[in-house]
Amino acid sequence: MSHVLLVDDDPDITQPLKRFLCDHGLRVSTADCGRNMRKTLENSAIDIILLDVMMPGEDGLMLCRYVQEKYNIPVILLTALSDDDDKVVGLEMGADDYISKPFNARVLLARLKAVLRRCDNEPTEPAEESEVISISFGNWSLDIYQREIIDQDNVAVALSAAEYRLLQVFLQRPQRTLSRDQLLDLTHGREAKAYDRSIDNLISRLRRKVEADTTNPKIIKTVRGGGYTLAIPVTKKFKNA
Amino acid sequence: MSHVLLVDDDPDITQPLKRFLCDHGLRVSTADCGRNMRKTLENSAIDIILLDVMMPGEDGLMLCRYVQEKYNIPVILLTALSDDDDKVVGLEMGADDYISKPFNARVLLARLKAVLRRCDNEPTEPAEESEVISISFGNWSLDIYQREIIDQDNVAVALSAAEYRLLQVFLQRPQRTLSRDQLLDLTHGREAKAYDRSIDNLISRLRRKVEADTTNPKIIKTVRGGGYTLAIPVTKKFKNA
DNA sequence: AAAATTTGATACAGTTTGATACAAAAGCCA
DNA sequence: TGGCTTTTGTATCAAACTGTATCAAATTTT
Repeated sequence: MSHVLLVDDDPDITQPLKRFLCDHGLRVSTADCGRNMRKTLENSAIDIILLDVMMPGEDGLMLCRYVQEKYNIPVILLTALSDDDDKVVGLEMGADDYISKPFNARVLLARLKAVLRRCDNEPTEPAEESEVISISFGNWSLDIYQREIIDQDNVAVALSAAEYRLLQVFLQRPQRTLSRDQLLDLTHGREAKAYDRSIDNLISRLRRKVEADTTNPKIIKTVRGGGYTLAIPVTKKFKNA
Repeated sequence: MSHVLLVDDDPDITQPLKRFLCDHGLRVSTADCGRNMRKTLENSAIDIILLDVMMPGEDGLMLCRYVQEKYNIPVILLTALSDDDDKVVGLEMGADDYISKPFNARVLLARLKAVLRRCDNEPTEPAEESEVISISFGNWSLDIYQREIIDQDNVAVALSAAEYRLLQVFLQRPQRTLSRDQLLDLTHGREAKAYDRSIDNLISRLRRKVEADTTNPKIIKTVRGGGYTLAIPVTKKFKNA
């Protein structure tokens, strides 16, 4: 049974969340400020920390770094919605994951368990990017270290940075139609200008590498007026499962 | 433009709120009870639901769970002030956020947009156990991955995006007459203009691909003055079953 | 710094879709 | 039944959308 430390000043968050996590078999402590967090860390064997980065009078990211350096306990950050800056800095500061508020409790629980499992299995390794080892789709598999795709004959095809990001976005959302706006946001983190065709171009280039017949795509389908969809199933292999 | 469904029995809440949300560029429908909520979900393309958990004679949390399981549409709960129990149970039931009454409309709008955006971009969880793979009707089966239909000789016929959406709508509502208005909303999420014949055109095009004899349709029947009906039974195949 | 590569903008051709028009079919009523 | 009205089917065309070649700007590599 893992011991979770919930750090947030807002009882409207901590109270129901504590109850929820307890109901799902976790031991939960709470702290409403950095000082109490340190106190609890001194006095209890904490396995994982859920840390709100936005607390009045506190610098959540510094707390995160402090935990990382002094205790090496995994941290999941609770960030304001899609504050990409916080996320990036947070990960650099050693956070293991982040979740945007408002969050779905089930998702939170799933991620929490994922982080715990990962850290249990690898107590001394530096934080991995994720627990996924390899991702396959159709006749391809994605090599996340080399950032290239490999076909059934072990022939590798290199992807450009943008192509790789686009493919990643699709692989994490198979079978879902993604609008050009979403794709632009997810791959480049920017908004579309008027008559922005860069996603179309990128799709065209990725198809040239991935599709057997670009005039009749089987992997990335166009949804006219909607965007694009990854049209085949994706299988992921995990480190220990 | 997102389509919001507001579920609350109290017009003193729904009326001004509807107005407010419309003024901010959202399309809003209302339902004053669970029954009408279900009806609207059947007949409209809803993007998000605002659900009052405290309606006389209703169990808001059960409605929340129902939506979650059947449609997987995001739900924001409107709860009595700081009713933590409801919040916890609500999150377990799959709600994506909750707001305490009385609420500030701007706050509500901000959270609503936050949830919409998050749900749009959240990566999907690894594949579910029993997912629908293919849907059969008559001599056809629909390949939802490739977005095409396949006849008994395994010959595939490609569908355009609009044709695919229309067919999907029918397959999810077999044996039911759907008005042109409903079809337009469900396929394109928009209202009909005067003398709008686009659904008739779309039906005509879909029939050309699906019917053996378009002068005597067996699959999509016309209901004069009423709309159209998928006139044959539908069977679904699952991944593991 | 030069060369090579990647990426975005633009242009143009090929498709899909919606609007319109008109013919055919169905309903209505004496 | 035979006209008259309403509704539906679909051909046709215009507008909107997409694929991609081409080139220039930006970026990376050498």
